[in-house]
Amino acid sequence: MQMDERKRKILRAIVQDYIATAEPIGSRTIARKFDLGVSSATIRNEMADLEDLGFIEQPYTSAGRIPSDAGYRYFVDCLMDPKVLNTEEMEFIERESTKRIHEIQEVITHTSKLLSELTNLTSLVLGPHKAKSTFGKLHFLPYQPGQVIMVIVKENGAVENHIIEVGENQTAEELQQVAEVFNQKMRGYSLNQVKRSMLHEIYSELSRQRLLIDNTLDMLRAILDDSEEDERICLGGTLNMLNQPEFKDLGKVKTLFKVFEENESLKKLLHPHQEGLNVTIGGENMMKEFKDCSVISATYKVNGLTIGAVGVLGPTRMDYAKVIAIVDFMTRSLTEVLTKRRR
Amino acid sequence: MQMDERKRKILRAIVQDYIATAEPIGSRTIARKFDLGVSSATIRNEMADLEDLGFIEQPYTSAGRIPSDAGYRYFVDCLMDPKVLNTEEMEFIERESTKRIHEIQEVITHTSKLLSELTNLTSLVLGPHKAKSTFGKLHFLPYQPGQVIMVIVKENGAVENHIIEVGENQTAEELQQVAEVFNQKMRGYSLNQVKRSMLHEIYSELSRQRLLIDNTLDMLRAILDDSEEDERICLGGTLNMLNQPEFKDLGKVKTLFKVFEENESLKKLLHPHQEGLNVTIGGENMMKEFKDCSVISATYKVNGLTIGAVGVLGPTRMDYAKVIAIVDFMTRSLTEVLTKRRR
DNA sequence: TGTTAGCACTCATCGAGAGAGAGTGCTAAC
DNA sequence: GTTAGCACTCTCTCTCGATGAGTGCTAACA
Repeated sequence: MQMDERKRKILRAIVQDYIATAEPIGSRTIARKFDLGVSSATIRNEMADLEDLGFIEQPYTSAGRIPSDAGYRYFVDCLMDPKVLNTEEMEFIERESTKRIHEIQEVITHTSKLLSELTNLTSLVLGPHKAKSTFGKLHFLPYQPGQVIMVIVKENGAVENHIIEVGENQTAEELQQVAEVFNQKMRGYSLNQVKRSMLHEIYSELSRQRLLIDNTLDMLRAILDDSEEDERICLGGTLNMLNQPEFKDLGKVKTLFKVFEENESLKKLLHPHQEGLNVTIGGENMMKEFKDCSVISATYKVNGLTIGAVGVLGPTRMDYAKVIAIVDFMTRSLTEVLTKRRR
Repeated sequence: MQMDERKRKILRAIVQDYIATAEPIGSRTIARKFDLGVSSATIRNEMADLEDLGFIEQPYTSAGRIPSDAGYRYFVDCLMDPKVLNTEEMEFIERESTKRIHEIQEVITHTSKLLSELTNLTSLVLGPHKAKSTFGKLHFLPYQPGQVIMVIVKENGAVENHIIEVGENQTAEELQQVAEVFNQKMRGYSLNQVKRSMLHEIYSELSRQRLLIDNTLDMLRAILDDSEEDERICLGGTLNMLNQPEFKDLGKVKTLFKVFEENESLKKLLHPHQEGLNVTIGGENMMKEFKDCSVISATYKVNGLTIGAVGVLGPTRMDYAKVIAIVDFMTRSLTEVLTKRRR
């Protein structure tokens, strides 16, 4: 059996109606609502075919039909009219995106909020992974007796500061000297790239500063290691899920929110390593908790380098055209903003 | 009508049973479960009295009774056997508390997690308020052409860094000079205390550095203003609420989580300005969303100064004795850890 | 051969009604 | 003052039938 034009029209009608109403739809209703020029009986026959093809299914005998995962997939790939945001919407997003761009964390949170508000779904934003960040420059600043502020500039431009312990009698000159050696030897390296020989050199050049070096290295290690763990997903609009009729069951809500809470696993949903826009429908998802959900995700870049991803999570029954348009435009806008910012 | 010993016993039985089962309890059940030496009929009479006194109520005619807010209050104030944690529990908390004490934020999050796990309820932790932090010291560090890193040490010891724009041709000496003036004039002041005259002085001493000063002041303002907003409540175990039978209604869950999301208002629940331990029962709470909830909160100190608060939020029907013991011990332990840490 | 009307059948949902169960309040006896 | 007994109330649960949306099949039609 093959898909013909009429089957496609009917499938599109079913998907669109179900997305809008969340109710199973029957042949008579289709005939009434959509002007296909054929009777309900004909539609009925076609629907039986569509069910055989696996594109629609019945929740129970003699209920209407709803799209299956495969049906949504076919819809997204072949039937959907791709939506383009109107200028008003685009301007709104651009205006909002450029609002708070000082702190990278702010950009993340704000993007997340924006996404969830625009889609009425749950947004996921994965911040730039710092994993690849390498050592740039190191400064020491006086703090308190026996303690100094260590300011680390990474090569990607991020700046962090931490307080470390030093000997009470450490002079400013000595600190300066240590910083300089680090800056000379380590620029451009990540900590795990630092070779034994290099450490050896540092130690031998600064034989008397063993304590300071050890503390510094400890802290550097913590900072550059943290990065991986720090790659946290920012969630927005989790409450929107509660408004979806598919989550009027408390049990589902519970499992859903449990996954939200330990958000490490959510990264998997975003395909951060698969460049461009991605649509994952229902069971295509690896996590069984989300077998009734779809994810629209896309990666964003800074200076041509893919560094993070954003996504929208919603019930399988979501307005794919709209959400895809939003996520797509959002990542473009984000890429632009971040690239401009860092120059 | 007066409370006598028998009435007290019966009220205690009602509260304890309801806390354990979440079911209204009737006179016969009390007679059976608790050995009060009187028949159900007698208990029935006493219960009628207790209802007149406002300590218990009926959800509907001929259901069992449940404690009213006043009933819980009387229970907490007069009837409850105060619980003391056993050494095992105390040791567990102390061990956990001293685990992660490097970053203040870590302490907060960890405390919150610990509290919610111990109580199976929702925890609220209010971090040390930075509101009173005043300007301590300022450093400039080279970053990129036209940009410098500004490191601000506040008087409470917190260190922050930000990147600001400067003229391309700004020399290190000039920056140094500006920093010195700021450090001389502003140490110990919060930004809103900075008087016009002081600004005037700064400007006149550094007449040629107007752009740099403006940018610096802008950033300082942002940082010291942020502090108030930054005083965010850390929530833990929000999901535990879903396990409470009183929240099996999705509507309630929705309003509850909505409040959780914009967590600004939650501060009110904690009474951070009222030193010591606090029990707020049901309608005693100012927020109508929490009229069926109770909050056990307590403040913690550093070096004898009250700087934050922790609390546990749960349904009115909670195990007050246990939760009070935990919150109390937790704040003591937190106070100890933080005081030790700062020395 | 594809389309349509008609009809019997299925199944969820809703509301009414009956029965069970828990608990009360009142009365009268102890 | 305490207790036993009893009528009464109210919720909860289960069942049952009616309703209605929708299907699949068959036979007639173009």
